[in-house]
Amino acid sequence: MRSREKLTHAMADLLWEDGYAATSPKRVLTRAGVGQGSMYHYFSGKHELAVEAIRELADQYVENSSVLDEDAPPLDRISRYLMQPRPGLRGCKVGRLTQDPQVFADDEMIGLVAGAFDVALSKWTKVIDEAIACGELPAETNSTQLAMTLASVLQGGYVLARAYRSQKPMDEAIAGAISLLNTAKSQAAASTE
Amino acid sequence: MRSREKLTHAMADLLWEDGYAATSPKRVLTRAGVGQGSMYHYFSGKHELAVEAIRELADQYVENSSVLDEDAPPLDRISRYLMQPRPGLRGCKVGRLTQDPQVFADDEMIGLVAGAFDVALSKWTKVIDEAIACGELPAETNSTQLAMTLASVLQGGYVLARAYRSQKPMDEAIAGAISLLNTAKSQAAASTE
DNA sequence: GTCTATATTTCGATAGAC
DNA sequence: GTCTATCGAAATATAGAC
Repeated sequence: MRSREKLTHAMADLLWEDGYAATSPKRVLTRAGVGQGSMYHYFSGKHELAVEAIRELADQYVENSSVLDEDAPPLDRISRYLMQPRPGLRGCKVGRLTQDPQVFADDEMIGLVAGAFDVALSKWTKVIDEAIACGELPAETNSTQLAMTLASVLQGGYVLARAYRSQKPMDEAIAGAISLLNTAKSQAAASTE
Repeated sequence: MRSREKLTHAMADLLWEDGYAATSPKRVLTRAGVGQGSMYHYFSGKHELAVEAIRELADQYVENSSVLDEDAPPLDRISRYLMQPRPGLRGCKVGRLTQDPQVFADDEMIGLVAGAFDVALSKWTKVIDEAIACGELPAETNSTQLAMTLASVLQGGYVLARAYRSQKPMDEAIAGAISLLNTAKSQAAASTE
């Protein structure tokens, strides 16, 4: 691996774990296993390196949402995506960054985060619209709102998991959301009879 | 106001805004308008001051959940609590702290956060159980799970609001959750007919 | 390209005057 | 109790050798 890549990977890791403020250039260098000169050769400083690292995290996040595009009944895809294994205690690679004060204050960095959510939310909206079209969800369903709700359950699940230092609250939150969706499903089925 | 209080208020403010790592004792002193000696007179250092400040934030959070205890139909209380005005861009006073690496790593600080959520979640569970008892929600509803789900929608709403630097995604997420609850309500009504 | 040495500033804490 | 002066360590960045 090239020094440049080692640096962005190390920075991405540390951003996810420790946040921007607590991640010093020195720690990045140590973890990457390169000298100080390499970093200032490729990047103008901590900020530029962080931007590159966030780009990497955002790309990974988008890749993970591909389940929503698969070829299966819409509600199945939704459940499957909701139930994907998630590291509740570490937090969402992208969502965590929104709560990082330095990231939030920086137009470029928060822009990358918003861009990642944009991609995922448009997939959510699409699959919900498909569920409505094939009668798996009530016709009155507002797909934009429901997409936000489901994305929020995941993001909020991470918050509760970290508060309790346990995966369980997050799993329960997700199970509760799936129950609500199933209730909506039977409602939709009843109204088409 | 006493110096001690000025210090804890300033620290609470800065913790909420900028997080633990980025909040230096000097900034706290400046904002509180006291000298350096005062801080080390009352507190052993930054950590002890932060613990005291988090205690303050946790108390404020718990106070805000009192709507759930009021005297009104359970689902009304739930909707009202969900629709309470919230500063999406600033984030939740308590939830934000779970994503702060230094807070998360500290037993005492994260314990205070978990304690605040405990109080709120038990209120959520109670009001949901009451809704089930009076037929406003289906009998099969798992109140623990639904409590986690609703708390997650709020916490996740803050995440989306900050990602987009807009209150709107949070409001939509909450509206979507209320729609799901209303669907469940009509389901419950139908099954008792 | 990659390294080490070093400069400058800020951090967190202590000392000691009043 | 509250203040200012100051310390030692770490953060961020630059200089310059190889």
